[in-house]
Amino acid sequence: MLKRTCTCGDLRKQNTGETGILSGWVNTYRDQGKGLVFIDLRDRYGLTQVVFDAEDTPENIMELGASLRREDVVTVKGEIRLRDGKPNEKLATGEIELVAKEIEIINRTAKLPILPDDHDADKIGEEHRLRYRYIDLRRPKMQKILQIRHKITQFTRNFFADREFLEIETPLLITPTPEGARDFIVPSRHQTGQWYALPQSPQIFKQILMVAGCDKYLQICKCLRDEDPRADRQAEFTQIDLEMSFVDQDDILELMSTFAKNLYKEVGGIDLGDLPQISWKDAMNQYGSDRPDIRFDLQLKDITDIASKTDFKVFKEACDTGGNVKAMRVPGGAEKLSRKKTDAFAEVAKTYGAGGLPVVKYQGGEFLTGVAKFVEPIKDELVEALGLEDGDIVMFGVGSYRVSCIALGEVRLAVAKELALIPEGLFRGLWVVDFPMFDWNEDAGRWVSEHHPFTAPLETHIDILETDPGNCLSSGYDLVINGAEVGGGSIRIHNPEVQAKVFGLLGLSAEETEDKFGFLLNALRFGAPPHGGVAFGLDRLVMMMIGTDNIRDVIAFPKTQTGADLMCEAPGAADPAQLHELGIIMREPAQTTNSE
RNA sequence: GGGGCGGUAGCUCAAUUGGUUAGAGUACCGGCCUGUCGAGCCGGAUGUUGCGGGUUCGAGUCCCGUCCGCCUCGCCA
Repeated sequence: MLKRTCTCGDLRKQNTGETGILSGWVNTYRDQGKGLVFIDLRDRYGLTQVVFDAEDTPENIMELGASLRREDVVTVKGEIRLRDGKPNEKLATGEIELVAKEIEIINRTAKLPILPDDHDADKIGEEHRLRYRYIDLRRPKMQKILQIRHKITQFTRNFFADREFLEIETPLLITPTPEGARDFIVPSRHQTGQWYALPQSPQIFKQILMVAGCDKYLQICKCLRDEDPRADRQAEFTQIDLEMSFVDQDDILELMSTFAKNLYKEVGGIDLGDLPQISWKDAMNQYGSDRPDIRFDLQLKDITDIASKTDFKVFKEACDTGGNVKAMRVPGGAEKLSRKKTDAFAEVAKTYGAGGLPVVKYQGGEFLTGVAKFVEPIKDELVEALGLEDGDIVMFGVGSYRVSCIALGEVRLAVAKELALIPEGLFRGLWVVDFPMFDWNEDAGRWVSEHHPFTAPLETHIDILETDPGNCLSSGYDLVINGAEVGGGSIRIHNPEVQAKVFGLLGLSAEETEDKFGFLLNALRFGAPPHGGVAFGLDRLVMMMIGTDNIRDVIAFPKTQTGADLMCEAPGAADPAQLHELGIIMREPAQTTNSE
């Protein structure tokens, strides 16, 4: 077999006269007639024009050259020369061409289901791209994404290795635990009827590595959560996971801020600027979100006190039931936002649990349209509180505390999009800190962790952990960039008694706690150092750097909404003998799903 | 579990109120063409309209069910 001497991205004018051997895929062919055929040969590194020219190419090679079609795989040996025609300025190799002297046709392609051409591949249905991922990934655009992803992991390893972090692998087959996302479970063959779980994250293991004296741990690891996917979420995803001993929250935020800023700068050429801190409470109050997008200025204000003075039924009901009324002033919105548009925003609010979206316009010193007559009595106070100016529109978020914030917060994002308030190419991030320890879950009738059960309460809040869990704040923190959570972590509980108390508050009995988390509590009893850490979502980082909203774009072999891998057709049926060996009996006969 | 959108040639799409033999571009096949580069020109082949049922003289089009894909609420400690 002919061995290539360079890649399709290498050759330049100064290589003229040399002999070169190139291997790759036929990107396109341009057959000019019997005596002249052009091939653009593609590999990961670029495109090089190969010419079959009757004056310089042997006759049998001419014939083979003319038979080439898109995506055939070939190796061509020839002479590098300047192009006879005009150079192609679109190509790095555009000044030269390889005159074919020898060719080895390694593989011809079957009829192609998709073409790996950036020009029109973006229009191809994603289903086809996923089914024939090996062709889709040949596209320069997809190769670039794989490369950026590699650069990020490479940067990460270097950054933390330089700072004494050890890369340590943790197991994939672990024990199922209550709390958190739904586990993927794996049957045990040796212990029939027992199950492994795939890790939602290496959380407990990395804490135990701290107890084991590893001091600084890093892993770029797969996490698996059997929950429904979204455009930016996949059951199987990758985290940059780390943990440190003898540190406090400031140490971690400082280190990770440096990491994030350097990463964006070096890999993406992006200036993140400063990463300020905001409390969870302020984030909710001002932005209606625990992951505020601060690239634009619209802010929410709590006007519950003022709203309670009206007779407006919607406001009154919220106020009387301990809920809240939030208001958002949209400068100039009176003209720009038609009834049709505000109705669309109302749908957004409803999606997030609000009953609707009361609006009022402020024009010529008067409240107009919408709920104008209801808020007329509090006009002066509203104008004052919101700093209303002529031509503004005000929108109200009404409901329980979280609903009033989140519904209006989502409207805030929709308004920003509608009015194009988000500057192109701008990156702004911040740390959200001081999360609540718990959130009361109505359905379950118990507290659930806002972060996870291993998150330590703020030192100053340890006193109220049990007496007032609803107001107890944790040492959890999230890094939010452009309104997306890119990472989060916390200082962990390193005291077994505190950890047991938290499990108790979460409604776990002492028995259950011992059964499910005994090994962690045990580890904490044997000299656990104070420790904390963070996990960054690798997929999200890549998404931001390349500017996509679709997580499947940044994963080589992603899954669909129903967790299928269309290429290898996972999940699939198991052999009955396998199931027997595992002691598994199907309740119903397996259904044939892929019945196209 | 709920809501929404979609599925027609290998691919991207079209097809009037239900009405003749379901079309176009591209890829593919054949022919022409010696400087192209999204090559060009001429010709050709290509369909279980996702699948199943129903209504109708007649269904790509209407109805029911189902499968697949996408977006989303719940969910994602």
